[in-house]
Amino acid sequence: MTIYDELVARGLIAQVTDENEIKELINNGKAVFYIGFDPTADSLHVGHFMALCLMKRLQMAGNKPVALIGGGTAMVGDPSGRTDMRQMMTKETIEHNCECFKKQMSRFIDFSDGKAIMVNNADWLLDLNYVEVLRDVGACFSVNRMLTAECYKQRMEKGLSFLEFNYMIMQSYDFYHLYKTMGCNMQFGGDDQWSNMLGGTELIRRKLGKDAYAMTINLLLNSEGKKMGKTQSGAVWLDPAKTSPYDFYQYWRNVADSDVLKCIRMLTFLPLEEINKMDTWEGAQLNKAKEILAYELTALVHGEEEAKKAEASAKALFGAGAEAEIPMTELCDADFVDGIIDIGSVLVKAGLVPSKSEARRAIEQGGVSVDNEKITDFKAIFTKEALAEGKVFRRGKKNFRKVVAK
RNA sequence: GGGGGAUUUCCCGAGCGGCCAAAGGGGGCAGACUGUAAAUCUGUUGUCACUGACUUCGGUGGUCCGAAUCCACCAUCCCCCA
Repeated sequence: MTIYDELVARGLIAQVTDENEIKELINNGKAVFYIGFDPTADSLHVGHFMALCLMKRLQMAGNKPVALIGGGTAMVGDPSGRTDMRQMMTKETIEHNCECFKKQMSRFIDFSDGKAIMVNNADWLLDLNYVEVLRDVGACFSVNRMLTAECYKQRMEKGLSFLEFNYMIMQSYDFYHLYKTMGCNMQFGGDDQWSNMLGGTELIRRKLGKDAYAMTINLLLNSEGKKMGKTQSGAVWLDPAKTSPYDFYQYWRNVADSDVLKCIRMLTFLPLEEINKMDTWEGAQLNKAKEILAYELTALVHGEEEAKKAEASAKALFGAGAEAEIPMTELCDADFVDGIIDIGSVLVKAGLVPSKSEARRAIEQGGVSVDNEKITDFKAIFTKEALAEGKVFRRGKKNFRKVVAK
Protein backbone atom coordinates (compact mmCIF):
# COMPACT_ATOMS: atom_id res chain seq x y z
CA MET A 1 0.00 0.00 0.00
CA THR A 2 1.40 3.36 -0.92
CA ILE A 3 1.58 6.15 1.56
CA TYR A 4 -1.00 8.13 -0.37
CA ASP A 5 -3.45 5.26 -0.30
CA GLU A 6 -2.85 4.87 3.39
CA LEU A 7 -3.63 8.52 4.03
CA VAL A 8 -6.83 8.11 2.08
CA ALA A 9 -7.73 4.94 3.94
CA ARG A 10 -7.20 6.69 7.24
CA GLY A 11 -9.55 9.42 6.17
CA LEU A 12 -6.92 12.10 6.49
CA ILE A 13 -7.04 13.75 3.12
CA ALA A 14 -9.55 16.51 2.59
CA GLN A 15 -8.58 18.41 -0.54
CA VAL A 16 -5.71 18.27 -2.98
CA THR A 17 -4.69 20.52 -5.82
CA ASP A 18 -3.48 17.85 -8.21
CA GLU A 19 -4.00 14.32 -7.06
CA ASN A 20 -1.81 12.57 -9.59
CA GLU A 21 1.17 14.84 -9.12
CA ILE A 22 0.89 14.62 -5.36
CA LYS A 23 0.67 10.85 -5.42
CA GLU A 24 3.72 10.70 -7.59
CA LEU A 25 5.67 13.00 -5.31
CA ILE A 26 4.91 11.59 -1.91
CA ASN A 27 4.80 7.93 -2.90
CA ASN A 28 8.31 8.27 -4.22
CA GLY A 29 9.67 10.36 -1.43
CA LYS A 30 10.20 13.34 -3.66
CA ALA A 31 8.22 15.85 -1.70
CA VAL A 32 9.74 18.61 0.32
CA PHE A 33 6.69 19.75 2.19
CA TYR A 34 5.93 22.21 4.87
CA ILE A 35 3.29 22.64 7.52
CA GLY A 36 2.94 25.89 9.38
CA PHE A 37 2.22 26.25 13.05
CA ASP A 38 1.39 29.63 14.46
CA PRO A 39 2.61 29.95 18.05
CA THR A 40 -0.66 31.17 19.53
CA ALA A 41 -0.11 29.40 22.85
CA ASP A 42 2.78 28.05 24.87
CA SER A 43 2.02 24.46 23.98
CA LEU A 44 0.91 22.45 21.01
CA HIS A 45 -2.49 20.82 21.21
CA VAL A 46 -4.29 17.93 19.66
CA GLY A 47 -4.95 19.70 16.39
CA HIS A 48 -1.24 20.22 15.91
CA PHE A 49 -0.65 16.64 16.86
CA MET A 50 -2.56 15.47 13.80
CA ALA A 51 -0.35 17.55 11.59
CA LEU A 52 2.75 16.25 13.33
CA CYS A 53 1.59 12.70 12.78
CA LEU A 54 1.13 13.43 9.14
CA MET A 55 4.65 14.82 8.97
CA LYS A 56 5.95 11.69 10.58
CA ARG A 57 4.08 9.43 8.23
CA LEU A 58 5.42 11.28 5.23
CA GLN A 59 8.88 11.40 6.68
CA MET A 60 8.81 7.65 7.15
CA ALA A 61 7.90 7.38 3.49
CA GLY A 62 11.06 9.22 2.60
CA ASN A 63 9.77 12.74 2.18
CA LYS A 64 11.39 15.74 3.74
CA PRO A 65 9.34 17.75 6.20
CA VAL A 66 9.79 21.41 6.91
CA ALA A 67 8.20 22.51 10.14
CA LEU A 68 7.46 26.16 9.91
CA ILE A 69 6.87 28.08 13.08
CA GLY A 70 4.85 31.17 12.46
CA GLY A 71 6.72 33.69 14.50
CA GLY A 72 5.99 36.23 11.81
CA THR A 73 2.45 35.27 10.87
CA ALA A 74 1.47 35.15 14.54
CA MET A 75 2.13 38.86 14.62
CA VAL A 76 -0.84 39.24 12.30
CA GLY A 77 -3.16 36.42 13.28
CA ASP A 78 -5.07 34.08 11.06
CA PRO A 79 -8.72 35.05 10.68
CA SER A 80 -9.70 31.61 9.34
CA GLY A 81 -12.44 29.98 11.31
CA ARG A 82 -12.78 32.88 13.66
CA THR A 83 -15.72 35.10 14.23
CA ASP A 84 -13.72 37.80 15.93
CA MET A 85 -10.21 39.12 15.84
CA ARG A 86 -7.55 37.37 17.78
CA GLN A 87 -6.05 39.08 20.69
CA MET A 88 -2.80 40.62 19.55
CA MET A 89 0.19 39.00 21.11
CA THR A 90 3.33 40.75 22.12
CA LYS A 91 6.57 39.95 20.44
CA GLU A 92 7.91 38.48 23.65
CA THR A 93 4.98 36.12 24.04
CA ILE A 94 5.36 34.95 20.49
CA GLU A 95 9.04 34.32 20.92
CA HIS A 96 8.43 32.40 24.10
CA ASN A 97 5.78 30.29 22.38
CA CYS A 98 8.10 29.59 19.50
CA GLU A 99 10.62 28.13 21.89
CA CYS A 100 7.96 25.92 23.48
CA PHE A 101 6.82 24.69 20.08
CA LYS A 102 10.33 23.87 19.03
CA LYS A 103 10.91 21.72 22.05
CA GLN A 104 7.70 19.81 21.70
CA MET A 105 8.10 19.20 18.00
CA SER A 106 11.53 17.73 18.37
CA ARG A 107 9.95 14.91 20.30
CA PHE A 108 7.91 13.78 17.34
CA ILE A 109 9.92 14.61 14.30
CA ASP A 110 13.45 13.52 13.67
CA PHE A 111 15.41 16.66 12.83
CA SER A 112 18.80 15.00 12.88
CA ASP A 113 21.08 14.96 9.86
CA GLY A 114 18.83 17.26 7.91
CA LYS A 115 16.04 14.68 7.80
CA ALA A 116 13.71 17.50 8.62
CA ILE A 117 14.07 21.22 8.86
CA MET A 118 12.63 23.72 11.21
CA VAL A 119 12.24 27.33 10.17
CA ASN A 120 10.63 30.41 11.60
CA ASN A 121 8.95 32.78 9.22
CA ALA A 122 9.82 35.68 11.48
CA ASP A 123 13.27 35.34 9.95
CA TRP A 124 12.11 36.59 6.58
CA LEU A 125 8.75 38.22 7.16
CA LEU A 126 9.77 40.70 9.80
CA ASP A 127 12.34 42.44 7.67
CA LEU A 128 10.19 42.91 4.63
CA ASN A 129 9.73 46.37 3.29
CA TYR A 130 6.12 47.37 2.89
CA VAL A 131 6.23 49.07 -0.47
CA GLU A 132 8.58 46.51 -1.91
CA VAL A 133 6.27 43.71 -0.92
CA LEU A 134 3.28 45.50 -2.33
CA ARG A 135 4.98 45.87 -5.65
CA ASP A 136 6.54 42.45 -5.59
CA VAL A 137 3.69 40.20 -4.56
CA GLY A 138 0.76 42.50 -3.85
CA ALA A 139 0.21 42.89 -7.53
CA CYS A 140 -0.36 39.15 -7.81
CA PHE A 141 -3.38 39.10 -5.55
CA SER A 142 -6.85 40.03 -6.60
CA VAL A 143 -8.86 41.54 -3.80
CA ASN A 144 -12.04 40.50 -5.53
CA ARG A 145 -10.86 36.94 -5.51
CA MET A 146 -9.61 37.05 -1.95
CA LEU A 147 -12.93 38.29 -0.69
CA THR A 148 -14.69 35.27 -2.07
CA ALA A 149 -12.40 32.95 -0.09
CA GLU A 150 -14.28 30.94 2.49
CA CYS A 151 -12.10 32.09 5.34
CA TYR A 152 -13.04 35.74 4.83
CA LYS A 153 -16.68 35.21 3.98
CA GLN A 154 -17.92 34.71 7.48
CA ARG A 155 -15.87 37.62 8.63
CA MET A 156 -17.45 39.94 6.12
CA GLU A 157 -20.44 40.15 8.42
CA LYS A 158 -18.63 40.60 11.68
CA GLY A 159 -15.87 42.77 10.42
CA LEU A 160 -12.41 42.04 9.19
CA SER A 161 -9.47 44.29 9.79
CA PHE A 162 -6.90 45.06 7.15
CA LEU A 163 -4.31 43.49 9.39
CA GLU A 164 -5.98 40.12 9.26
CA PHE A 165 -6.84 40.48 5.62
CA ASN A 166 -3.13 40.33 4.93
CA TYR A 167 -2.68 36.98 6.60
CA MET A 168 -3.28 35.11 3.38
CA ILE A 169 -0.62 37.11 1.62
CA MET A 170 1.91 36.41 4.32
CA GLN A 171 1.23 32.71 4.28
CA SER A 172 1.46 32.71 0.51
CA TYR A 173 4.74 34.52 0.75
CA ASP A 174 6.04 31.82 3.08
CA PHE A 175 5.34 29.12 0.57
CA TYR A 176 6.92 31.20 -2.19
CA HIS A 177 9.96 31.85 -0.04
CA LEU A 178 10.41 28.20 0.89
CA TYR A 179 9.96 27.15 -2.69
CA LYS A 180 12.73 29.46 -3.78
CA THR A 181 15.13 28.83 -0.95
CA MET A 182 14.78 25.10 -0.35
CA GLY A 183 12.73 23.69 -3.16
CA CYS A 184 9.70 23.14 -1.00
CA ASN A 185 7.11 21.91 -3.46
CA MET A 186 4.19 21.09 -1.27
CA GLN A 187 2.21 22.47 1.62
CA PHE A 188 0.01 20.63 4.06
CA GLY A 189 -2.37 22.02 6.55
CA GLY A 190 -5.77 21.80 8.16
CA ASP A 191 -8.71 22.06 5.86
CA ASP A 192 -9.47 25.53 7.15
CA GLN A 193 -6.19 26.60 5.59
CA TRP A 194 -7.21 25.68 2.08
CA SER A 195 -7.65 29.16 0.73
CA ASN A 196 -4.47 30.43 2.34
CA MET A 197 -2.58 27.55 0.82
CA LEU A 198 -4.00 28.08 -2.64
CA GLY A 199 -2.80 31.64 -2.35
CA GLY A 200 0.71 30.23 -2.12
CA THR A 201 0.52 27.91 -5.09
CA GLU A 202 -0.98 30.73 -7.09
CA LEU A 203 1.77 33.11 -6.14
CA ILE A 204 4.46 30.62 -7.09
CA ARG A 205 2.81 30.07 -10.42
CA ARG A 206 2.56 33.76 -11.12
CA LYS A 207 6.01 34.72 -9.93
CA LEU A 208 8.00 31.73 -11.04
CA GLY A 209 5.78 29.99 -13.54
CA LYS A 210 6.24 26.78 -11.57
CA ASP A 211 3.76 24.38 -10.05
CA ALA A 212 3.62 23.71 -6.36
CA TYR A 213 1.01 21.62 -4.61
CA ALA A 214 -1.22 21.82 -1.60
CA MET A 215 -3.09 19.25 0.35
CA THR A 216 -5.31 19.65 3.37
CA ILE A 217 -6.11 17.14 6.05
CA ASN A 218 -9.53 16.71 7.51
CA LEU A 219 -10.07 18.44 10.77
CA LEU A 220 -10.78 16.04 13.56
CA LEU A 221 -14.48 16.50 14.13
CA ASN A 222 -16.71 14.50 16.40
CA SER A 223 -20.03 13.09 15.30
CA GLU A 224 -21.71 16.36 16.18
CA GLY A 225 -19.46 18.24 13.81
CA LYS A 226 -17.51 19.99 16.51
CA LYS A 227 -13.75 20.18 16.62
CA MET A 228 -12.29 17.55 18.88
CA GLY A 229 -9.52 18.16 21.33
CA LYS A 230 -11.39 20.82 23.21
CA THR A 231 -12.84 20.47 26.64
CA GLN A 232 -14.89 22.85 28.67
CA SER A 233 -11.76 24.14 30.29
CA GLY A 234 -9.93 24.62 27.02
CA ALA A 235 -7.79 22.67 24.63
CA VAL A 236 -6.26 19.30 25.29
CA TRP A 237 -2.59 20.20 25.43
CA LEU A 238 0.40 18.09 24.68
CA ASP A 239 2.38 19.70 27.47
CA PRO A 240 2.04 17.47 30.54
CA ALA A 241 2.13 20.53 32.77
CA LYS A 242 -0.99 21.87 31.08
CA THR A 243 -2.90 18.64 30.53
CA SER A 244 -1.69 15.80 32.72
CA PRO A 245 -1.07 12.44 31.07
CA TYR A 246 -3.95 11.08 33.13
CA ASP A 247 -6.36 13.74 31.88
CA PHE A 248 -5.05 13.27 28.40
CA TYR A 249 -5.72 9.56 28.66
CA GLN A 250 -9.16 10.18 30.06
CA TYR A 251 -10.07 12.54 27.26
CA TRP A 252 -9.66 9.78 24.71
CA ARG A 253 -11.02 7.11 26.98
CA ASN A 254 -14.24 9.09 27.07
CA VAL A 255 -14.85 9.81 23.41
CA ALA A 256 -18.26 8.88 22.06
CA ASP A 257 -18.79 5.46 20.48
CA SER A 258 -19.33 7.00 17.12
CA ASP A 259 -15.95 8.69 17.16
CA VAL A 260 -13.58 5.98 18.42
CA LEU A 261 -12.71 4.29 15.20
CA LYS A 262 -12.31 7.53 13.36
CA CYS A 263 -9.85 8.72 15.99
CA ILE A 264 -7.90 5.49 15.94
CA ARG A 265 -7.67 5.61 12.20
CA MET A 266 -6.63 9.22 11.97
CA LEU A 267 -4.38 9.58 14.97
CA THR A 268 -2.68 6.31 15.76
CA PHE A 269 -0.01 4.42 13.88
CA LEU A 270 -1.71 1.07 14.32
CA PRO A 271 -1.76 -0.97 11.11
CA LEU A 272 -4.91 -0.60 9.07
CA GLU A 273 -5.70 -4.32 9.11
CA GLU A 274 -5.89 -4.19 12.86
CA ILE A 275 -8.11 -1.15 12.78
CA ASN A 276 -10.44 -2.70 10.25
CA LYS A 277 -10.92 -5.62 12.59
CA MET A 278 -11.99 -3.25 15.33
CA ASP A 279 -14.46 -1.72 12.97
CA THR A 280 -16.73 -4.70 13.48
CA TRP A 281 -16.82 -4.22 17.22
CA GLU A 282 -20.05 -3.09 18.76
CA GLY A 283 -21.61 -1.96 21.96
CA ALA A 284 -19.66 -2.47 25.13
CA GLN A 285 -16.86 -4.00 23.12
CA LEU A 286 -16.06 -0.53 21.92
CA ASN A 287 -14.81 0.18 25.38
CA LYS A 288 -11.85 -1.94 24.49
CA ALA A 289 -11.27 0.21 21.45
CA LYS A 290 -11.38 3.32 23.60
CA GLU A 291 -8.75 1.86 25.91
CA ILE A 292 -6.55 1.17 22.92
CA LEU A 293 -7.05 4.65 21.56
CA ALA A 294 -6.30 6.29 24.88
CA TYR A 295 -3.26 4.14 25.47
CA GLU A 296 -1.80 4.55 22.02
CA LEU A 297 -2.14 8.31 21.99
CA THR A 298 -0.88 8.79 25.51
CA ALA A 299 2.11 6.65 24.63
CA LEU A 300 2.81 8.68 21.50
CA VAL A 301 2.59 11.97 23.31
CA HIS A 302 3.90 11.20 26.78
CA GLY A 303 5.74 7.92 26.32
CA GLU A 304 4.94 4.30 27.14
CA GLU A 305 5.62 4.67 30.80
CA GLU A 306 3.19 7.51 31.34
CA ALA A 307 0.60 5.70 29.28
CA LYS A 308 0.88 2.65 31.46
CA LYS A 309 0.54 4.73 34.58
CA ALA A 310 -2.51 6.53 33.28
CA GLU A 311 -4.10 3.29 32.27
CA ALA A 312 -3.42 1.71 35.64
CA SER A 313 -4.86 4.71 37.45
CA ALA A 314 -7.97 4.61 35.34
CA LYS A 315 -8.47 0.91 35.92
CA ALA A 316 -7.97 1.30 39.64
CA LEU A 317 -10.44 4.12 39.90
CA PHE A 318 -13.14 2.80 37.67
CA GLY A 319 -12.94 -0.88 38.33
CA ALA A 320 -11.63 -3.07 41.03
CA GLY A 321 -7.90 -3.02 40.87
CA ALA A 322 -4.80 -2.32 42.75
CA GLU A 323 -4.28 1.05 44.31
CA ALA A 324 -2.61 3.11 41.67
CA GLU A 325 -1.31 6.56 41.08
CA ILE A 326 -3.93 9.23 41.41
CA PRO A 327 -3.22 12.87 40.91
CA MET A 328 -2.30 14.14 44.35
CA THR A 329 -2.72 17.32 46.29
CA GLU A 330 -0.77 18.09 49.42
CA LEU A 331 -2.15 20.27 52.18
CA CYS A 332 0.15 22.24 54.40
CA ASP A 333 -0.39 23.47 57.95
CA ALA A 334 -1.72 26.80 56.77
CA ASP A 335 -4.64 25.04 55.14
CA PHE A 336 -5.88 23.83 58.50
CA VAL A 337 -7.58 25.92 61.12
CA ASP A 338 -7.00 24.48 64.58
CA GLY A 339 -5.92 21.27 62.88
CA ILE A 340 -9.22 20.99 61.05
CA ILE A 341 -10.31 21.61 57.47
CA ASP A 342 -13.81 21.49 56.07
CA ILE A 343 -14.85 19.43 53.09
CA GLY A 344 -15.57 22.44 50.91
CA SER A 345 -12.06 23.80 51.34
CA VAL A 346 -10.52 20.43 50.61
CA LEU A 347 -12.42 20.12 47.35
CA VAL A 348 -11.42 23.61 46.30
CA LYS A 349 -7.76 23.07 47.23
CA ALA A 350 -7.72 19.82 45.36
CA GLY A 351 -9.04 21.59 42.29
CA LEU A 352 -12.08 19.34 42.13
CA VAL A 353 -14.44 22.31 42.22
CA PRO A 354 -13.84 25.94 41.33
CA SER A 355 -15.57 27.44 44.37
CA LYS A 356 -17.08 26.53 47.68
CA SER A 357 -20.52 27.20 46.35
CA GLU A 358 -19.93 24.58 43.71
CA ALA A 359 -18.65 22.26 46.38
CA ARG A 360 -21.80 22.78 48.37
CA ARG A 361 -23.99 22.04 45.38
CA ALA A 362 -22.04 18.94 44.46
CA ILE A 363 -22.43 17.63 47.97
CA GLU A 364 -26.11 18.49 48.20
CA GLN A 365 -26.67 16.59 45.00
CA GLY A 366 -24.82 13.54 46.24
CA GLY A 367 -21.88 13.93 43.93
CA VAL A 368 -19.04 13.83 46.40
CA SER A 369 -17.43 10.91 48.13
CA VAL A 370 -14.34 10.32 50.21
CA ASP A 371 -12.68 6.92 50.07
CA ASN A 372 -15.85 5.70 48.38
CA GLU A 373 -18.16 6.89 51.11
CA LYS A 374 -20.71 9.40 50.05
CA ILE A 375 -20.60 12.71 51.84
CA THR A 376 -23.98 14.21 52.56
CA ASP A 377 -23.08 16.95 55.00
CA PHE A 378 -21.50 20.12 53.73
CA LYS A 379 -20.23 20.78 57.23
CA ALA A 380 -18.16 17.61 57.30
CA ILE A 381 -14.64 18.25 58.53
CA PHE A 382 -11.34 16.45 58.52
CA THR A 383 -8.57 16.58 61.05
CA LYS A 384 -4.99 16.69 59.99
CA GLU A 385 -4.45 13.22 61.38
CA ALA A 386 -7.31 11.82 59.36
CA LEU A 387 -5.61 13.00 56.19
CA ALA A 388 -2.11 12.01 57.18
CA GLU A 389 -2.35 8.79 55.18
CA GLY A 390 -4.26 10.49 52.44
CA LYS A 391 -7.83 10.04 51.28
CA VAL A 392 -9.28 9.84 47.82
CA PHE A 393 -11.76 12.64 47.19
CA ARG A 394 -14.07 12.28 44.28
CA ARG A 395 -16.52 14.58 42.57
CA GLY A 396 -18.88 12.96 40.15
CA LYS A 397 -17.83 9.78 38.46
CA LYS A 398 -14.67 10.88 36.83
CA ASN A 399 -12.87 13.37 39.01
CA PHE A 400 -10.50 12.03 41.59
CA ARG A 401 -7.78 13.48 43.68
CA LYS A 402 -5.79 12.09 46.51
CA VAL A 403 -5.39 14.57 49.30
CA VAL A 404 -2.63 14.20 51.84
CA ALA A 405 -1.74 16.36 54.80
CA LYS A 406 1.95 17.03 54.96
C1' G B 1 -17.15 63.47 8.00
C1' G B 2 -22.94 62.82 8.51
C1' G B 3 -27.05 59.71 10.24
C1' G B 4 -28.99 55.28 12.74
C1' G B 5 -28.45 50.92 16.04
C1' A B 6 -26.06 48.14 19.64
C1' U B 7 -23.01 46.63 24.31
C1' U B 8 -26.82 42.00 29.97
C1' U B 9 -24.23 36.52 33.69
C1' C B 10 -19.88 30.75 30.06
C1' C B 11 -22.66 31.64 24.93
C1' C B 12 -27.25 33.32 22.56
C1' G B 13 -30.97 36.29 24.28
C1' A B 14 -35.45 38.71 27.45
C1' G B 15 -35.56 42.55 30.83
C1' C B 16 -42.05 47.76 33.04
C1' G B 17 -37.37 52.85 37.94
C1' G B 18 -38.65 49.04 43.10
C1' C B 19 -41.54 42.15 43.22
C1' C B 20 -33.83 41.49 39.51
C1' A B 21 -28.62 37.45 41.07
C1' A B 22 -31.86 39.19 36.49
C1' A B 23 -37.05 35.18 31.93
C1' G B 24 -36.00 31.54 28.07
C1' G B 25 -32.66 28.53 25.27
C1' G B 26 -27.76 26.40 24.57
C1' G B 27 -23.64 24.65 27.10
C1' G B 28 -21.59 22.97 31.88
C1' C B 29 -22.01 20.23 36.47
C1' A B 30 -24.49 16.49 39.61
C1' G B 31 -28.19 12.41 40.21
C1' A B 32 -31.08 8.07 37.92
C1' C B 33 -30.40 4.54 33.83
C1' U B 34 -25.73 2.54 31.46
C1' G B 35 -20.46 0.38 29.13
C1' U B 36 -15.87 5.83 32.18
C1' A B 37 -20.51 5.91 25.39
C1' A B 38 -25.02 7.98 23.30
C1' A B 39 -30.13 9.02 24.12
C1' U B 40 -33.66 10.08 27.97
C1' C B 41 -35.53 11.94 32.68
C1' U B 42 -34.52 14.98 37.32
C1' G B 43 -31.91 18.68 39.91
C1' U B 44 -28.48 22.61 39.57
C1' U B 45 -25.72 26.64 37.25
C1' G B 46 -22.41 34.76 40.56
C1' U B 47 -19.63 34.60 45.39
C1' C B 48 -19.43 34.04 50.61
C1' A B 49 -19.71 33.38 56.95
C1' C B 50 -26.00 30.43 52.33
C1' U B 51 -33.57 31.31 55.67
C1' G B 52 -28.81 36.37 55.48
C1' A B 53 -24.99 39.34 53.24
C1' C B 54 -21.99 40.90 49.26
C1' U B 55 -20.44 41.78 44.00
C1' U B 56 -22.45 41.77 38.74
C1' C B 57 -25.78 44.08 33.32
C1' G B 58 -19.23 48.19 28.25
C1' G B 59 -16.63 52.57 31.39
C1' U B 60 -17.06 57.12 34.38
C1' G B 61 -20.02 60.55 36.68
C1' G B 62 -25.15 62.23 37.74
C1' U B 63 -30.75 62.23 38.85
C1' C B 64 -33.65 59.50 42.52
C1' C B 65 -35.48 57.11 49.02
C1' G B 66 -34.23 53.37 45.11
C1' A B 67 -30.99 52.37 38.53
C1' A B 68 -29.51 46.70 34.14
C1' U B 69 -33.63 50.20 33.34
C1' C B 70 -33.50 57.71 33.27
C1' C B 71 -29.51 61.76 31.98
C1' A B 72 -24.34 63.29 30.46
C1' C B 73 -19.70 62.14 28.75
C1' C B 74 -16.22 58.32 27.12
C1' A B 75 -14.99 53.51 24.82
C1' U B 76 -15.91 49.55 21.46
C1' C B 77 -18.73 47.28 17.51
C1' C B 78 -22.40 47.04 13.50
C1' C B 79 -25.44 49.33 9.49
C1' C B 80 -26.56 53.31 5.90
C1' C B 81 -24.64 57.80 3.34
C1' A B 82 -19.94 60.43 1.84
